[in-house]
Amino acid sequence: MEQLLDILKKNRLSITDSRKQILQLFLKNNGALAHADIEKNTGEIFDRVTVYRTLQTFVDKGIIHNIPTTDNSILYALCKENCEEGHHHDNHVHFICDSCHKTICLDDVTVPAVKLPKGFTPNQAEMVVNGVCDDCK
Amino acid sequence: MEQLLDILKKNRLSITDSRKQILQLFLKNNGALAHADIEKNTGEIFDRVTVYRTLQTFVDKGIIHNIPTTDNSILYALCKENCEEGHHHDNHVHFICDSCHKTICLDDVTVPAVKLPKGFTPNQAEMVVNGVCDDCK
DNA sequence: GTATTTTTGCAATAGTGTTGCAAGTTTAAA
DNA sequence: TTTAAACTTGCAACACTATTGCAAAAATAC
Repeated sequence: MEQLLDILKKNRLSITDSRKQILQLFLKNNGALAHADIEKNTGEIFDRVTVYRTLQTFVDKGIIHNIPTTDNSILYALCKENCEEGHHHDNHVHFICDSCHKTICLDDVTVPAVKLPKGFTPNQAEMVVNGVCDDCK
Repeated sequence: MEQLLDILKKNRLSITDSRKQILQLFLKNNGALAHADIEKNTGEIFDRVTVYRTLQTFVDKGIIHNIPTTDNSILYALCKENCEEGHHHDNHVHFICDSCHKTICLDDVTVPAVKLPKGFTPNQAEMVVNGVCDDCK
């Protein structure tokens, strides 16, 4: 709860119920959350629109980041310390379990550098690995 | 045109106008195409639904694969030779240009292996790199 | 405690993807 | 080459997802 208020204050955001609850969802849950997950957990309390706007605010502030997926959905996960407003430093690998379908941030596994063809300048790299997670093995 | 019919025949698909035209779009275009791109190029000829179904058919057959994105859209790109029905072998890196927003398949750059934490078994890995492409440098 | 700023919920709207079915096209077989 | 069977398409309707404007409500600042 301390941590929660800290994050909101550090980012100069008003303390509101929706922000507290949605942020808490992320803090409790190590994995990534889809919009649908968040709505399922808060949908009866907050309006859908509020959920959208809250998530967008968090992304803008660098509190959460989104994870690319192959189906057309967006997954959100907490950023680590060094993200700041308008600039994400999200260079860890994401793991999607084929069995339980959870997405996990592998914070300790950094995205390796790759050698690009001549003329290409990299800026940021995302990596998503599929497979079987620790819980489902 | 030869190539086009070859691909369709090899996959035991009926030769229809929509399949020919949409497949040709991919053959002409080295990069990836969003659903919207495809509809823009064929939308006045074919129904939206036909485009959806054609793309789905191509994915099922292993003719195209989809590329994960951070916004909630799907990008499609041609598979290389070794894809087959129901099973994709898509292990090259994708590059999204921050300037022209095109997505390019870097067929020669393979996704590097990463060491996962204990208990995690990898199956497939996707990698998307952002930056400036050869044309925009 | 009050004024200002920000956030929320509602309603309306726009965009995206899916399904069933009849009509049309392609394929295969006579 | 003609015909029957199989498959594909377009339309309409629907379901789901996301966005916007605005008034009411809440949070912050004074």
